[in-house]
Amino acid sequence: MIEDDDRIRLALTLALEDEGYVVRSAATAEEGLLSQRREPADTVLVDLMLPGIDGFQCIRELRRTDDVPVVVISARDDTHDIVAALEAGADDYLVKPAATKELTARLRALRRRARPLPAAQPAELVLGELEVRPLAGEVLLRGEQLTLTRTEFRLLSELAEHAGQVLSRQQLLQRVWEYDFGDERLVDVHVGRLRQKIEDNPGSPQRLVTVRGLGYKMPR
Amino acid sequence: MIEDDDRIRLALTLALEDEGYVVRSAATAEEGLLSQRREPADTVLVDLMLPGIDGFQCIRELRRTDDVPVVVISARDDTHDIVAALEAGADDYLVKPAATKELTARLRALRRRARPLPAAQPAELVLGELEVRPLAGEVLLRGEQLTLTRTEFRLLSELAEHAGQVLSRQQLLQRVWEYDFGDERLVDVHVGRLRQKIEDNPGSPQRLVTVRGLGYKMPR
DNA sequence: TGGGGTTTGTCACAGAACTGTCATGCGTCC
DNA sequence: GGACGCATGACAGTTCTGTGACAAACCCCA
Repeated sequence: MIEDDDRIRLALTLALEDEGYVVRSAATAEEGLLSQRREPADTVLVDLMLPGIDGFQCIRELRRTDDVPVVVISARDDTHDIVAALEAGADDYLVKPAATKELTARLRALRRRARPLPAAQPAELVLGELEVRPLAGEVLLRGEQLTLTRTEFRLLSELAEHAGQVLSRQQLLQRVWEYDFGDERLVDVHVGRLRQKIEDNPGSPQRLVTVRGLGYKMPR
Repeated sequence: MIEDDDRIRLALTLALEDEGYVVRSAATAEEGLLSQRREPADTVLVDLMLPGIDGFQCIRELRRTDDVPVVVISARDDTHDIVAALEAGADDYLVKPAATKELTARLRALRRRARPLPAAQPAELVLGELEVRPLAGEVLLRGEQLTLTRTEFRLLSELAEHAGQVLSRQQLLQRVWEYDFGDERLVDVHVGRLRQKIEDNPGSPQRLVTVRGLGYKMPR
């Protein structure tokens, strides 16, 4: 739980512990993010109005590396806030004061959907002369570090993670851009840019190949 | 959407269609369940107070066979109802009148969590010297990769998946081309092209044989 | 707060690849 | 022999891809 108001934190903690939950709490986003990185909880509750990094930012930060279910608990019931929080990556949004019963019911509902542990992302993916380190955020080609933009990096990670498997432009749009629809040309363009950086001869790609009519893949 | 109030159904439908959703609606749980069974939607909205089978029961019924995300939209904001709906298997609960923006944001959040359809696709089909890998989008003949077009690939996959079984031109048109009618010669042409690639001697096909009067098959 | 450089997404376009149709020809079956 | 089913080469229209240009959004720094 990330919540700066001591009284609310205490009250919620007690209520949840009563229900059998084990709660760990932090008063700031920084503290919470650190804690989650060190010892991942299986659900995160977060307030929106926090000192320093606010709740929205906190969620986005969390989402960059973590697929943990996130529930916002906020005093504000403004539609705009709700939408923004959900867009930032939250899974649910409750308005304070929230009934404990409702909170725990929503937590249970969410946990039903939670993906069975994201198969511990490997620290390093090696594809021939190319090494991708998702956690470190770096890519090495023949041991030399490449400078990729964030989009390129995510695209590469996604493809590398499914090496040997064709990913359609739609799948890539969804996983890399989180678009549910959109212009597939966008993928082409970024693939093109990525090739400039990871291919020895971008004209005839070896590492990131087109599977005509289906999508792209990196040969295993 | 399962909602008995005509006006609300219409209003919600319009609002959602405005956002790009395709909406199908039913006025009763029975109707809705049937519709979902016949042609599964990827998300279900359901009201709680319905004539006949009520919303709770409807959700439980749905859940027996379907993992589709379910969002309750109800006029009652009683904690007890919320908890009961979530326990019944709902994923989210909104109180009417709900802001369209919030609804769509919650739908998006939910869809992020929705499990991808259990793609019961075999990773590899082996037919003698021929290997078909649907996921990788590749076909190997004696270990060597072939370059097939998408149509050829789909045609081969379909035939390989039903190896030993004759598929009529009509069946192939339906499954590969998704045509419900059409010139059967089309199949011949593509079979011919495919043979050029997978047969050692396309003149007397061994792997993809004609069954005169019936169709084509790949011997098991 | 205001540049200046990056990164992103959109568009238009050209070349390559693919598709569906047709006409022709061959073999088979009755 | 004729009817029929099938194979195949040619071809024109369509689709798919890669790319350069460009503007909007973003980021960093003074």
